[in-house]
Amino acid sequence: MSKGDFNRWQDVQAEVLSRLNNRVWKPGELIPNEADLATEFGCARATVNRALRNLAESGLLDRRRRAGTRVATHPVRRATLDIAVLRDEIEATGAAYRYQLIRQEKATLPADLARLMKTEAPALLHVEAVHYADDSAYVFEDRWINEANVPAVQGVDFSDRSPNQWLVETIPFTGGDIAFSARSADKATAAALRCANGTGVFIIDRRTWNDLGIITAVRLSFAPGYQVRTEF
Amino acid sequence: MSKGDFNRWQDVQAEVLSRLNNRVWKPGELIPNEADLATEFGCARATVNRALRNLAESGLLDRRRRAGTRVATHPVRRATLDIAVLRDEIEATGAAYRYQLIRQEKATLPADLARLMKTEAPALLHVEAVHYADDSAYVFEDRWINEANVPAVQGVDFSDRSPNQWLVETIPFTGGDIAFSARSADKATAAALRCANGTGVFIIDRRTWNDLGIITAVRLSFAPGYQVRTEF
DNA sequence: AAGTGGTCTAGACCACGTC
DNA sequence: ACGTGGTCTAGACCACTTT
Repeated sequence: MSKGDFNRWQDVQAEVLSRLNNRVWKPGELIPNEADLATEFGCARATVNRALRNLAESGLLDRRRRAGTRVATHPVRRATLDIAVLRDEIEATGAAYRYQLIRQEKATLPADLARLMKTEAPALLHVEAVHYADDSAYVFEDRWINEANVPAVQGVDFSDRSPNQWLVETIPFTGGDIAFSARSADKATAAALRCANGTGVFIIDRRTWNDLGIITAVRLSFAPGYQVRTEF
Repeated sequence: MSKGDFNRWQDVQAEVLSRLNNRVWKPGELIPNEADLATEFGCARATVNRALRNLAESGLLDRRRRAGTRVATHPVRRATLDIAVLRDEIEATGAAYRYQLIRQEKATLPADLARLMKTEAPALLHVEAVHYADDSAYVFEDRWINEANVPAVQGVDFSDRSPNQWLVETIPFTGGDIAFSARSADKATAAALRCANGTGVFIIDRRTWNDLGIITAVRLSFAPGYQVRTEF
């Protein structure tokens, strides 16, 4: 083996990254195939594969069978977010967690939620609650649960347990989606968060589903100052 | 090979996922080691490794050498976000992209940015600009560029090119961080976005660095209605 | 038809952290 | 000390897509 050999996939990744940064391989260009790179780097093709696959998952390379591997034209970086349970998130800051139910009722479907729940005339459970961190309001939770897909929810009382916690512990889910946005607090939200009417609040809209379909849709309105952070 | 063999890592992952959902392996529990699972599934250990590693990256498993693989106690789901260039993001919606510079000036360091830039008395370039989608304001950009680490920026005119685009095309970066939040629009932001004073606006604060240190810090204030979406 | 990445295998050695 | 996951290798076959 020559001096220049790379035996770990991290080394290969670092070398490739360096060539991308130094524009040795320019955006849109085809880079050599795995076999050739393996020869050049003095390692197995699987090692090159691991490195290139990793970079492709980060959004820096574009790989297609037969067409080869290209440098991504638009430098889209991919960041990962950790979606934690509220209780854990609050306790991780060192604050005490407290939960208070505002309202729990069977309800008819608000028109604007019909699309979200993707169902015609479902049996819905509507829950409003507030989560506190050290007695200051942290987030206002406005949740809809689809009883058709979660029959076990009937009769459950959410005075002591948050629906979030109950669902996570009880109902397996296969996927979901999340949307982040901002809104001016309406009267109910402002009251729950004890902030001025119209204050800009951070919103997380989240849907969760399993094989049967949508399980629940929730809007979380966070008290002013809340941030979601991540690195890339 | 028996009927129950799994020959693709996706099959192994699906089977493990099913056991997690059905609580065959409960949160906090140790699951069998890779070699045993490979025997059970009738495949190579590398195949099991690939499946388990993937699940660990999703946050469902916790793997440690010697200690083995455990089911994650807190069901933290991990979602990935695509961080695109503004121009691409706007044009992807079908709208025409337009950019307008408001202000470009050398500046002293505002106190609250001192921490962010992690530097004492840097030469800073301050740029304010608005990005439009079909002539409606999309985002207000408030950017600080560290001339110490980006000497090439001196003399560059950002009337026609956004600093974002120039930086991406010119200065390689190795990493960065992002924070999402919400604020009530101040006077300057409201004017730039042509919305009412105090409207809740979505904020992205972003820092970017390379080997030398921080390159740039930017606050993007998005017009009302903006959403960041992702699945998990 | 042919070339590329995607994946599997069987065996091996190693790094690490717990015991 | 030792068992676990982390990784590499060399070869093989396959899936896909472009030519």
